Amino acid sequence: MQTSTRDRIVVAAARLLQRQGYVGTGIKQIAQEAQATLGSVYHFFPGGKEAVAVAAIKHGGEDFATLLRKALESEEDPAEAVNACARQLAEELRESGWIDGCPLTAAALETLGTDSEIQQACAEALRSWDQLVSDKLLRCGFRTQSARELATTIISALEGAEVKAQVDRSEEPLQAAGRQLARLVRSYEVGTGVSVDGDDV
Amino acid sequence: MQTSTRDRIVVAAARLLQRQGYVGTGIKQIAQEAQATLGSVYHFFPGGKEAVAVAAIKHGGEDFATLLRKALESEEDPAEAVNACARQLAEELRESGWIDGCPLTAAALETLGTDSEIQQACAEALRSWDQLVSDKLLRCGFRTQSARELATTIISALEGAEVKAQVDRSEEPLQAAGRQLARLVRSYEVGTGVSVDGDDV
DNA sequence: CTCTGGATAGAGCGTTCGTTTTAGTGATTA
DNA sequence: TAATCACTAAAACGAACGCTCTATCCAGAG
Repeated sequence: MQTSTRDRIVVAAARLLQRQGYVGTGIKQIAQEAQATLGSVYHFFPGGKEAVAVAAIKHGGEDFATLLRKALESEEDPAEAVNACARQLAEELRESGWIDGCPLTAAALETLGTDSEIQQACAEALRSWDQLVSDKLLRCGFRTQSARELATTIISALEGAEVKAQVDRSEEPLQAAGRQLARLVRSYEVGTGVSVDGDDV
Repeated sequence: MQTSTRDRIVVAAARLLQRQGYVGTGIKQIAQEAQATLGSVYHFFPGGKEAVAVAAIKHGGEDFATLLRKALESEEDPAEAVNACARQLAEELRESGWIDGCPLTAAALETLGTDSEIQQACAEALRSWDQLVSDKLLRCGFRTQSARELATTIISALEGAEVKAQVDRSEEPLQAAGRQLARLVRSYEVGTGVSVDGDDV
C-alpha cells in the first residue's frame, strides 16, 4: 500500500472539510472516501471526529501555505507576487469546479461558538499565512508595521475573494482582488525599490 | 402579538444560519428559537428547511445591506466611508462576542456543491453589496470600470477580514482592512476630488 | 509453533435529523 | 348555527448521525 491508512484518512478528511464543512462531513463518509473502515478511523484518532478534523485542518493549512509560498516566490516584485497568488487561487478554484476553496473557512465558521481545538488550528493556519506574505514584503524592503498590516489585509482580501468567486462561479473576484492588491502594494513603493511609508501608519 | 409568527421564524433562522451555518442549524431549533412550533414552520414554508433558509438569507442580506448603506452615507469621502464600514463591522462583531459575522458566508460555503436556491440567494446578496459600494464610488466621481473592480475588492476584503476577525477574536483584521482599503481608494484620487484612472485599468 | 498487539472490519447503540401526519384551535363567513 | 379557513400542536416515521463494542486479521517476537 502506497500511503498509510492514517494519511489517507487525513487527506480525505481535509478535502471533505474543505468542501462540506465540519458539520456537513460525517465520520463514515471520511472512512469511505479514505478507503478505510470506521474502526481504523477510531483506532488512529481516539478523539473521534474532532481529532480527525484538527489533523485535517492542519494538513490543509500547510497545503495552502505551500501554494502561497510558491506563488510568492514566483515573482520578485511584491505586487506581482501578490497578483500571482490570486491567479493561482483562481486557477485551482476553476479547475475544481468552484468547490475547492479555502481549506478551513467553512469549518472555522461552523465551530465559532464552540471552544474546540478546531478553532485554534484555524487561527494558527491563518497566522502562518499572514507571516508568509509579511516575510515576502519584509524581504522587499517594507517596514515591519506596514508589512504586517498589508499582509493581513492581503490574506483577508484573497480569502474573501475566493468565497465570492465560489459563489459567483467566476474568476473575476479573484482577478479583481489580485489587481487591486497589486496596486495597493505598489502605493508603498518608489521607483528605486526602496520602501516609503504610508501616510496612515 | 407584536411580530407575526412567520417573521419570527425568518429572523430566528437568519440568526442561527449566521452563527451555525445551514447544516448545523436544525428546523426544530429554528422553531424553538422563534417560539413557534414545527407545524407552523411547515405551514409557512412548505418547502421545508431549504425554503426557510432562502428566506432567512434574503433577510440577512438586506440587513447587511442596510448596515453597509448607513456606513457609506456616514462619510462623504469615499475612503473614509469604506473605513467606516470596516469600523461598523468590527463594532458589531465585538459586541456579539465574535459570533455574528457575515450572515451568509457559512451557509454559502456549505451548499456550494449543491444547486439549491440558497446559492442563488447568496450570490444575489453579494452582488447587491457590490452595487452599494460601486454606487458610492460612482457618486464620488470614479469611472465605471474602476468603481466596479474596486467595489468587488472592497466587499471581498471586508468579507475576508470579518472571517479572520472572528477566528482571531480581534478587531485588528477589520481595522487593518479598513485602513488599507482607504489607502487603496485614495490612490485613485487627486486633491480636487476629481477621479483619475489607475494605470492598470 | 504459539503468543502478542497493532490494525482492520462491521454490527449495533442511542440520539437527532428533516419530514409527514393527524388532530385541534379560534376567528370569520354564510 | 354551521362551515370554512389559517394556524397551532404534537406524535411518529425512516434515515443518518457519532460512537462503542466485539471479532478478526496478520506480521514479528519468543
